[in-house]
Amino acid sequence: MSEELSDLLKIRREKMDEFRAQGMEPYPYEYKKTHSAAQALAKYKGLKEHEESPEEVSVAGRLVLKRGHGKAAFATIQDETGRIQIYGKLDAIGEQKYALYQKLDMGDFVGVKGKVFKTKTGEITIRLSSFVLLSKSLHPLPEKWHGLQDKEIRYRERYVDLIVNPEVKDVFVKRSKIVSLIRKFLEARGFLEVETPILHVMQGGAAATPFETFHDALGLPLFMRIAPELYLKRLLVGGFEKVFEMGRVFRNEGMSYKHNPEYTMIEIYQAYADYNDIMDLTEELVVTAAKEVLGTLEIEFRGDKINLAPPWKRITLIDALKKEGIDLEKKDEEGIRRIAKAKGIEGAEEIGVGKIINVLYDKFVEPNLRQPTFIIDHPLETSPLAKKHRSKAGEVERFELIIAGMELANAFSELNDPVDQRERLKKQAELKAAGDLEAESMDEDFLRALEYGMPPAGGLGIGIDRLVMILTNQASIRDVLFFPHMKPIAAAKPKEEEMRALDESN
RNA sequence: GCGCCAUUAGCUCAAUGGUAGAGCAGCUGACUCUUAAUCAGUUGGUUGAAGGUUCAAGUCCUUCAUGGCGCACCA
Repeated sequence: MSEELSDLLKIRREKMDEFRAQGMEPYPYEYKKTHSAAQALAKYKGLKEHEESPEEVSVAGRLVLKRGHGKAAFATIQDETGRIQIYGKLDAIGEQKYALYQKLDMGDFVGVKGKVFKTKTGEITIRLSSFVLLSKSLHPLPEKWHGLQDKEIRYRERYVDLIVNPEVKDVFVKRSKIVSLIRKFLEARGFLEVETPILHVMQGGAAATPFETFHDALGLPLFMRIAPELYLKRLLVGGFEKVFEMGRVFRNEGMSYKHNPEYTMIEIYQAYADYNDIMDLTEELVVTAAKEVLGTLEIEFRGDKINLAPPWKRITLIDALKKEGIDLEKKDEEGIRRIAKAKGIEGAEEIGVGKIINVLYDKFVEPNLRQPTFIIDHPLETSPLAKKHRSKAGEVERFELIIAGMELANAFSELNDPVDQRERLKKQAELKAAGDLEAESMDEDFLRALEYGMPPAGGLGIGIDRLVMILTNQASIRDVLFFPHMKPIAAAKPKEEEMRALDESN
């Protein structure tokens, strides 16, 4: 690493020693503050120019701007609620303290105490009577004008991104509100939040390649869950009627603007409901989230104007394909294969008809759906956990919610016929044996549970990250994850060695 | 996995194949109501890594690493 970095680091470490030598501990244990920055600003916003608050306030935060004027200096500190200006004067805090005040670096945490006044330019400001260092920062912050632009560093060192790019924090605050709101929404409707295993003995509940891990003491290979579905259904068997689980699932697949190897999904199950009921629930949930968090149903995402106002369009998968000029109605297997070939679907000879229909849909329908749309009634073959359609042969009662070309939710009338389920899983097991990494396992315990009897039920999964993307207009899933998955960098080593050398020299 | 692009000081960015620069940050000095404070001076670079072409490479070529975007796969 460069000499330069060493210099910047060295100077800050020397200052840390200097503070300590002057009797100001650089890492004290606590600080009693009376106000947040926002509270102090709100409380004293009515002050007239040069008027001063009767009492002192204590505020703590990170120093983010400095403006020195010789024997006085303005600075700006930032806490979770915002920024507030402070003003330190030589004759107010004394020569020794003022020398330390001048030595503060951008990024240092300080606790400041003093009366509040309004400057002649109208800014509410704390006039220091004293201050303490609360944490010495040893790394320089990015530039105050442009902040941190480098996407790689923003993702890898999110803590720095959060310090200097306030709009990033806003996205995550909104994410937290959306999650909280969904919980409240469901609890208000009598749903119970539950937790089921994340380490699974078997792969199931979705079509996806899992991460494998290993339990040493048991000598047991395990899978990180790809979905909580099969456990939540066991709870329906056990007598719970309305449950949901919000949590991380893991899929060992490619990464893109809408895929991260681990992501947050909510699954919701309601006994005695079918997929029509669940469609209503989904629509209401998303609309409520948008209204409460954004205050509007007109949103923009990746350049598209999207209107979330209900009711949303509901169209069958076959009709949606027809609208794109792909008419599969009354086509036999032969005819569908011919169309797939004409449309340039690769490997169409080796996959089943249901899968072909799905591929055609993924390729020609989903990317074109911008406005919220429920695509309903999927091929039975690719939906091994969904109930057969009550009136259409070869199809299941299933829907996917598409917004802005992204699948946001997936739901079905849940299959509760244990004989049918056993046959479907058997087919999955055959696919698995033939090398399909995404196929379901033959889960005997799950089948036994169904054999005890599961009430008719509707089930739903929503990708929380994607929902947050759409509601906050973030173009990439990485922008709604604090710490998106990144490859480790091998070149990090010399930096560590340098830090160690620095430690030893002290 | 494939294609395109990017990687230069702590940060943000420049540099027709011909002496690596600026702003901010840092350091020194001046300045007791500034706010992207200002003014003067100043430190800081193995140009992501390794090879190659050339009298000469930040710049051209090859390989690699990391990232971004698009495609593929997937939710």
